[in-house]
Order: sequence, then structure tokens, then C-alpha cells
Amino acid sequence: MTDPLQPLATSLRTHPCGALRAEHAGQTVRLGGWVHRSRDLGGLVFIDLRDRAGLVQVSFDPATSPAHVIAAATSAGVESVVLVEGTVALRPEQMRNKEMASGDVEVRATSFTVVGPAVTPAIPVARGKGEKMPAEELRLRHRHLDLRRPELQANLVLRHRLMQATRRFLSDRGYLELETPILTKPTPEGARDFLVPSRMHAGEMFALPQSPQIYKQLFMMSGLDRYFQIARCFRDEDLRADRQLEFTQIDIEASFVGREDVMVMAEGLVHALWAEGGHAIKVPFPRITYADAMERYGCDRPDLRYALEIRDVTAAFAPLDFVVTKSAIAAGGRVRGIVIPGGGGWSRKQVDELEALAKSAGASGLLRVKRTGTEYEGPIAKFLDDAAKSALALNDGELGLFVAGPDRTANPALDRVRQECAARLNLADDKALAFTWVVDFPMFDQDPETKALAAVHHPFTSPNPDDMKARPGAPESWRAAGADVRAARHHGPGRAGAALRLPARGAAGGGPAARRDRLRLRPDRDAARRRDLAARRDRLPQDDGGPRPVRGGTHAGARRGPA
RNA sequence: GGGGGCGUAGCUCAGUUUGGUUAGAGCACUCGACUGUCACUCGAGAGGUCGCGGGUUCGAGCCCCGUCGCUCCCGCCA
Repeated sequence: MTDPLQPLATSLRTHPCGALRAEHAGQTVRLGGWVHRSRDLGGLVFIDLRDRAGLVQVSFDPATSPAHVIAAATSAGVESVVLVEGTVALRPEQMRNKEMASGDVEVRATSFTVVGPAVTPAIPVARGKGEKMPAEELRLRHRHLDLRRPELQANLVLRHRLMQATRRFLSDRGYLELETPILTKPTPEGARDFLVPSRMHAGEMFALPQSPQIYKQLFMMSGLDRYFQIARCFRDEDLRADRQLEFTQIDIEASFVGREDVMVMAEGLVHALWAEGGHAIKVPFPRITYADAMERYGCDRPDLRYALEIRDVTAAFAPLDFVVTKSAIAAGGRVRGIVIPGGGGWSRKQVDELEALAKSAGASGLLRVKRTGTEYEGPIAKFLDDAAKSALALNDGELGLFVAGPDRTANPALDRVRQECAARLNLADDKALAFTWVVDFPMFDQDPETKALAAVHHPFTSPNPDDMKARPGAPESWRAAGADVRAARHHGPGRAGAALRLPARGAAGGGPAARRDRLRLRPDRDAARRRDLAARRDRLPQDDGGPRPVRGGTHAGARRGPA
């Protein structure tokens, strides 16, 4: 690959500042940049000059720089835009700076011109080690200053490279980069549309698409076969730290493909993108079914960097004369929980905190028992007979935490407790990514009271064809023909590994009426969707998949997080 | 829509618990000193409607009421 900085030479400069290295020693160079920081030692002055490529130290020494040049450098304020001419010189051995990419050299200035004198910046650009960032509001108000920071520029550069890598990868595999309209009719998706008033049609609104769901399928019906788009998406929901009004997603659709084709392609793209970012990740990703994930981790996006798996101990509690578990089991629930090595040493207060967590997630309580030697302690210990003790299989020093009740409430509670325990025990490897596929999601979630069905994912995923054939009258039991990529979250600003989601897609299943019902279409609205469904009668290519969106990490300069 | 937190110098923050002299620190800024620094160092200086409005009080940055802004969480959201 050609050096991406090489073309930066112009009639005014010979090199970008940050590109200078020992190999340039002896050359006369002209530079343009911003005064990042300066150090006046009295007669000897240093300026760290900054541009997009990085920093370089410019020295102003009476032995090499004319007096008026030194005077000009002395009075130049930080963030002034300057032009410098000088000679690249190797620094004396002791004066090299290993923390600076250009730290082996400096530019000995023979000429110095301030082309843009700066006022004191409203927020500091150069930041010392350990200094905090200004408030988000101020950073956004003075965005031009904020974006001068090398770390933010690095984000934008990475974003650019990821986009180029995406285009390269997909184009090489026959995907066409096509665009779909931004101003559309409102659609019955999950997130609320951004609405834009129309001048020509007073009282009516356009909607900005939360994602380009609809029109891309026209491409498939039309026979374009493979499409992708690095698409801007919009949603009018309340914000969170990791949720933005607008964001970018890589949207892909393909025809004549099966689930394996989609998964292999998606793994390849994820692999290529992380490789571009300097991370080697292993493919294929391990796979886990939704049912397995819920059973072992209580969560459809388990953090697989650590085990701490959920156990079913219903059999141990079933014979016991203990009202809590007895009534839960009688009502069709189970008793499940996790066993924590070393948890026996946790204080009453620490365990109470876990119980509060479980309760806030919907559990009625958290049963606890710890084993010390042959002794069992805790509120439920007195109910345990020898058979139950051996069934629990607690080792010395271990703490057992259990939830009794229906999976529907126990799962989220156990998930929260498991994650908190892992955090306390520092079980997760910060550097690990733990990519995994979660497959065989249920198609629908059924409200236990109203029996109403709601799509677990977006409602346009195809049901598993085998399930549809086997139990045509029981859509609540169907699995979806989709799969999600999950990655354990990283913690810390700017390092969030995105949660990637790649549900496959297709028709909603059932007849047109059932589809309409499931999609919650209103006959008087949703014209675009109705037209789409109608067009399906003209036949889609066999299609259980065009993965939707690889999400996350592509929105420049902003805090990143799972979508 | 609901709940919590915050708002003091250009920036980051102490000070509010228990009201009491002239509201402080670090960085940045200005001036001065300093010839190998790299968050240079040292000395001096300037810089404040304590978010805004009202109230209680002899006296409010501090207590009370209202209001605006920011932020986090729940709801919502893929």
C-alpha cells in the first residue's frame, strides 16, 4: 500500500509534521501546523508542532536560528497556525523522546511565520498526562478544538480505514454499493422515526429511516443479487450514553443464500475489520443456541469471557419441606443458581447487595448458602438434608446463590447476579473479545397474561422452516432463522467492542393476513410496507438471509458502544 | 414520562455537612528570570453576577421555594 501521508506534500510544505523520522535527517523541510505546546528555556525555545500526521519538535537555537525567528517563536501562542522552514537533525542521544513517533529528530528552524495567530483556546487542546477532558457540552460547543486532539483524529482515521476495508471486502465478493432514499414514509419498525415536516404537503411528515430496511429489498426482488450500503440511520428515542440520534451501520442484503453463507460472510467481514484495527480474531466463531445461552447464562448476549455457569438444582430442593422452593416448583418454576468459588468469604452486606440486584431484576429473593469445611451456613441451610447437600455439590469456601421461580423472571436476575459476581472476582479478561454466534432465537415472545405475540428481534426475520412445518398452528414455538454475533463488552471509553447483530431475514411467515397482524400494520397506513409485501407475490429469490447491520464503532469521534 | 446527581476563575475541581473577615488550588493566561527541554522549572500578576429569580436571616456560595442547563439511570430503544 502506498504511504497515505505521502500525498500531503504541497507547494507550501514538503512533509507533514508527524511523518518526520531519522531517515529525513539532513533534509531541508517546510512544515505547516498548529503550535501544540512550547517550552522557552531562555534563549533556547522548543515548539511541538502538530498536524494530522502527528507531532514534531521544532528547536530554535541561537546557533542555528536568526534572532527574529526566535523572537517570533517565543511570542507565538498555543494553537497558532504557523509555517516553519528548517533542517531535520538527529537529536543528541540523550535528548531523544521515545514517547514521540518523531522523537529521534527535530527540525532546526531557519524561518518561522505565524499565518493564524490564536487566542487562548476556550478548551485546552494539548492535555497533560492524567488531565481530565472538559465537559461534553463544551467539547461539542468547541468541536473544532476538540477534533484537533490527536486521539480524536486517530478515531476518525480508523473510521476511514474501516470504511475502506468494508468496501474492499464486500466489493471483492460481488456486493454492489447502492443507496436508498433518506426521506420516506413512516415504517412500522421498533424505534420511533424522526419526522420531517413537508412544506409541499402541509401537515404531513417525512420519516428519516431508522435503517434502510424497506427499499433494499426492492434490490433483491429486482435481481441485483448482492447489495451493501454504509448507511446513516436515525431514531427519535431518548438518548443514553451509548445511544445516539444518528449513527452509521453497514447494511447488507444477498439473494440465493442460506444461513451458512450469511454467517461465513459476516465472520469474514468482522475478521477483516478487526484486522484493519490491528486485532487478530479467530474464525469461525463458536456458536451457542439461544436456549443454551438462557439456560447457562440467563441472557441472550452472554459474556463468555468467563464461565460461572448457571446450574439447575431443582432436583435437590424438590423433596425439601421449604415453602419458598416448594411453592415455586409447584407453580412450574425451577430453582437455579450459581456457585461462587471464594464467595464464602463475602460479608453479609455484600451478599445483601446481590439480593437487591436480583430483586430489582424481578426475582422474589436470592437464596444463599455457604459451605465452610463440613458446615453449611445461611438462611436456607437448616432445610438442607444430606441428599440435598450432596446434590448442590458445594466445595469448601463456596457460596451458592439460587433463585426460585419461573425462568422468565429468574433468568434476568441470575444474569445480573452472575455479571456482578464476575466483576467482583475480576474474572473477565479486559483484552478478550469473545465473539460468538447466538443462533435459534425464538421468533416471538408471548406475554404470559395477554398471550399476545411480539417479535423478539425485528419482525422481518424468517421463521425456521422446519418449525413452521412441524407446528403450523403454534407460532409461539417457532425459532427464527437468524443469528446474532455477540461480543463481550469492553469497558472504558473509546474501547467498547460493539455488540454485533446479524439477524437473517425473510418474510414474516404465515399468510398475508397473519403477516399483517404480526407486523402490526394498520391498513390505512404503512403504504410502503404493504407495497413491499404485495411485491413479494412477484417472488423473492430464495432468501433467508441478508444480514442486517454490522453495528457500532463507525460513528466518528463519538463515544462508542454496543447498539 | 419517572427518579438520582451536578452547576463556583478560560479548563478541571475544593469550599455547602455546622450560614460569619478579603471565596481557594492545579492547569491555562500576562509580565519577569532561565541555552537541551519535551506536562520544562522558578518568581510575580491578572482573572469570579458562586447558573438564574425569589425567600428566610443582622448576615447566604452554603438553608428554603421556583426556574434553566448539563448528566446518569429506569421506561423507551436493536
